[in-house]
Amino acid sequence: MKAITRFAPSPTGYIHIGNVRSAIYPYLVARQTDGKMILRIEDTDRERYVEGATELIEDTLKWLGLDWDEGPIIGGDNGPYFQSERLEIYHAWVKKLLDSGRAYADPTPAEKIDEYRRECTEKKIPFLYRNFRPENPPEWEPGMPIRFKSEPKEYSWTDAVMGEMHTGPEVLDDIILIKRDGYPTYNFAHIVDDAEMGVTHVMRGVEYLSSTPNYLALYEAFGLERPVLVSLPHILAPTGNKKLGKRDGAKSVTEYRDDGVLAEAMLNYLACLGWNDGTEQEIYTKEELVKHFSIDKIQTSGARYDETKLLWMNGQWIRRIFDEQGARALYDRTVGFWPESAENYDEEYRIKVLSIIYDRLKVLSDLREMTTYFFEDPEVNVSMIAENKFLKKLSEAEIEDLLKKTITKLSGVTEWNADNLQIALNELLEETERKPAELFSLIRLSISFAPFSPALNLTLDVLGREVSLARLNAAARSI
RNA sequence: GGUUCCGUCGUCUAGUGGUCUAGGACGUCUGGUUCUCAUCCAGAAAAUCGCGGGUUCGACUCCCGCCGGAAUCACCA
Repeated sequence: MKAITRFAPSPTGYIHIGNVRSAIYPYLVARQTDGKMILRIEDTDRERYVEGATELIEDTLKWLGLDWDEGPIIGGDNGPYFQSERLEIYHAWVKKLLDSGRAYADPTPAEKIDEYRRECTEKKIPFLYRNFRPENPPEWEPGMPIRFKSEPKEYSWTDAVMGEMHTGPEVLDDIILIKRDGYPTYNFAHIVDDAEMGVTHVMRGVEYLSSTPNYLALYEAFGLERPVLVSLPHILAPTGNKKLGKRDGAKSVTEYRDDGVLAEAMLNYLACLGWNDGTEQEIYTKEELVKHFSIDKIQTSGARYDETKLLWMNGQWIRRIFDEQGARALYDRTVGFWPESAENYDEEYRIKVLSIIYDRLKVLSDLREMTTYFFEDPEVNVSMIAENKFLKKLSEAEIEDLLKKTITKLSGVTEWNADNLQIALNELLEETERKPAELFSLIRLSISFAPFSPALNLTLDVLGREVSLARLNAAARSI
């Protein structure tokens, strides 16, 4: 069966970690069934509307590689895809309900409703608007909300994730269909849109689970077939038991992109948070996710967001891209993450640097701090040598002597490459009768003055003869 | 409060009555990879399967109760 799924966000801000999954899973289902993915913007709340939010959403989806078949930018046969442009459609649908007596215009002033609600709270009974339904509702006129006329009864349905569901009549109420301002509520608009757009799988957060009976009543009133209902458990904040939200500092998805998290890793991590195909596989490409994903393997309980694991996965992906697609492919992803001084060097050199440092990266922006000494001479910091745990027992004279011997030895390397450097380094070890920890630490520090760096011979090789020797000399002079 | 959902190592999870002395991954710790950091490799610690009853020859797996957590009860989505 070809699934037609949708992601229907409200343009109220950026997409964060806590809510992308409701875009990823529908996408996966659409692709694996050769169906369609629709992007629909639910902008019926004009007060919460945020300028530019739609672009932010599109940007996020594109970055993750979640392309849509119908929606903003590309259009489609079932548009428009902004709810604010579909007002006539909602009004036409609600008219059917008005005509059949399943909806009514509600003249009750807001203060009166508050009063009803207070009354119920005092009596400690559930507030159900249908108990206060106006007896002779007037003809509808603009400025008046329209409510559904509910018929309380029991409902049973199957949620593809949660399983068999059952509720009593007490959860059904006269929900608002059209607001006072003429815009539809989410509760009504999504039913209409899903029907018009042919959506087969409604995938959304569990918070909608308790409203489902009301949606079922609406499907029934319209004579609509129920779509497959899929409730997605929440992603929990790192601490506490609350769902992850902006208030908990949930970062936007694109913020991770700007920090140098790969889209592959992000998609992989998020897809596997609360979903597992039953095997022990951890790393999935988008294609593999499309192939292996299945709704019935989605977890029923909330999953805690763990940034550490995301970062681990990102490291895995960085290495995977380098190993499988080559240095150049990884390099293409690193644009914008290099230290400023890297601009003075050509790509070939930067790729060499990347090739020896990539397995140390957790995020691409680590490049900024980790590679500066490849692009500019480090400030000579004698105390780093003096305080090094292997070098502090050596006298200044010994250090100076070691440095001089190193300079002499390396100057004699005819063809400057990693292998020859390693040979020279090993010879130097024998000649000076020093431990690797002493000799190598000294050289490493002298050429980088960094807390850590790649293998010594590789670093020397990339730095080149001239720069390496110059730095060694500079260090020797400062002792 | 009503309604609904959820409950396996710190975290993400495998597990659908016996193969579970509960498996994998992240994290943590230890060791190895001629220096550092990381990768990689090897290993360790880590879950009385929320608790209590049943059903059964046998339950993490089925049933009931309890406890704990969450969601929802808007002219927000």
